[in-house]
Amino acid sequence: MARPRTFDEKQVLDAVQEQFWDAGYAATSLEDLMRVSGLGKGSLYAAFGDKRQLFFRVLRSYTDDRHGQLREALAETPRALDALRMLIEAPIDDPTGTGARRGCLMANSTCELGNADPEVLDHAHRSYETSTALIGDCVARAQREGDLPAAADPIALARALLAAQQGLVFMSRTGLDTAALTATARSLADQLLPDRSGD
Amino acid sequence: MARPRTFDEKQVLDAVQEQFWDAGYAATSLEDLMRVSGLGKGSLYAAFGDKRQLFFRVLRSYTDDRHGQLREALAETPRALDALRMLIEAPIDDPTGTGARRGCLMANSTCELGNADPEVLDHAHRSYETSTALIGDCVARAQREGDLPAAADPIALARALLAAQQGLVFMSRTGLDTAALTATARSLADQLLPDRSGD
DNA sequence: GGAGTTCTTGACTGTTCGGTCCACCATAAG
DNA sequence: CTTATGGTGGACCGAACAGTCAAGAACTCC
Repeated sequence: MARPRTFDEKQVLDAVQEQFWDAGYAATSLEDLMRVSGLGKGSLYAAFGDKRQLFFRVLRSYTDDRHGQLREALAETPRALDALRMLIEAPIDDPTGTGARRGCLMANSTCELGNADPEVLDHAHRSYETSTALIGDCVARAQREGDLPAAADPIALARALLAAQQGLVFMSRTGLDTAALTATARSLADQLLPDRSGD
Repeated sequence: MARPRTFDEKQVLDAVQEQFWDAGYAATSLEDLMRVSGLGKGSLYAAFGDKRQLFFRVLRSYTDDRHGQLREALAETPRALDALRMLIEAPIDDPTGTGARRGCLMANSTCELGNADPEVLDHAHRSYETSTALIGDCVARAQREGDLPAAADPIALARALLAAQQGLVFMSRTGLDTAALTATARSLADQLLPDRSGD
């Protein structure tokens, strides 16, 4: 019927996400977006709307992906407590530290735009509530499995774990060396979650 | 000898800091800076250099102030453990949550500019190392006072506390309600620091 | 009061920004 | 082949940007 698109939407969104992630929203110009996507201005606008709409689309797909990964990781791990430890100790598995060094796109966006843009704040809030619920479910499972004291409130512990994880990612952003980061992650995991070394 | 300045440098820096804190670096225009400071462009440039220099000046004074406050709080509290709890539970004393809602200027700046500007990252790194050292001293004092196990590494615990505190401030930024924030802070403090209720 | 010095103000500049628009192109259906 | 449909890419626009500069104002010293 008509001329087909010459680009793959997902590839473009991925490239744009990398750009926003590296440079932030304000520091990313339309020229940057054209460069990383290989598209002209007209195509970008026709396909994704203006810069802000494109940004939100990327942000939504990012949080959806992360929640999916989190859901999967929490569900697949045989013992729930291990999944929770993994959540905190994730930086340990990344010896170069490059993964966490640029932080979390959602967190970066919240810091950059949160005060000025209520919609970003709202999205962040809902995103973290979703994460809290996912982690809370996992905490409840760990309680059923006898690895965590049954008396504790799963949501409260989930929030504490999420705060600790965000704090760690942030420390990594500032350039904390991998050894110190690993030690800090272990320290937090040991204190927030019971030791399993005796098992 | 010459015409005296009609503005107070400290007042101007305070106003400019508020602006950068609220809107971030990129979203603050020179016009904004002129408005909040009451100065013309020429005066701003003559007194503080360009936008970037002014920003760094504000950032440095912010971290200096914060380190001073931290040093004071940690030194003045009779029992070191109480100072450490205060560090984590600070959001509880701010019932409206407005204080933490806009986060920490240093953290916001790191998130916004960290990937693109090594100088910001470097400043953030040094700033958090200073905080870690201050908190570490306080942990050591708490150990001498018998409130914390002497075996633990003070710096490791200091980093864990700092990460937890940054995580809490960040959760507050996303709009977490005060009750949940308070509960999370209590939960973290209880797990990272021993309970003193039996004293 | 005059000279010298610093501060203040706002007009000005060149650049870059996000966004629009349109002429052209590639495809599929008839 | 013709025509309709949607995609493409770059020229173009007004606005906003950071930064410069010169003319005048306020002050001290002589």
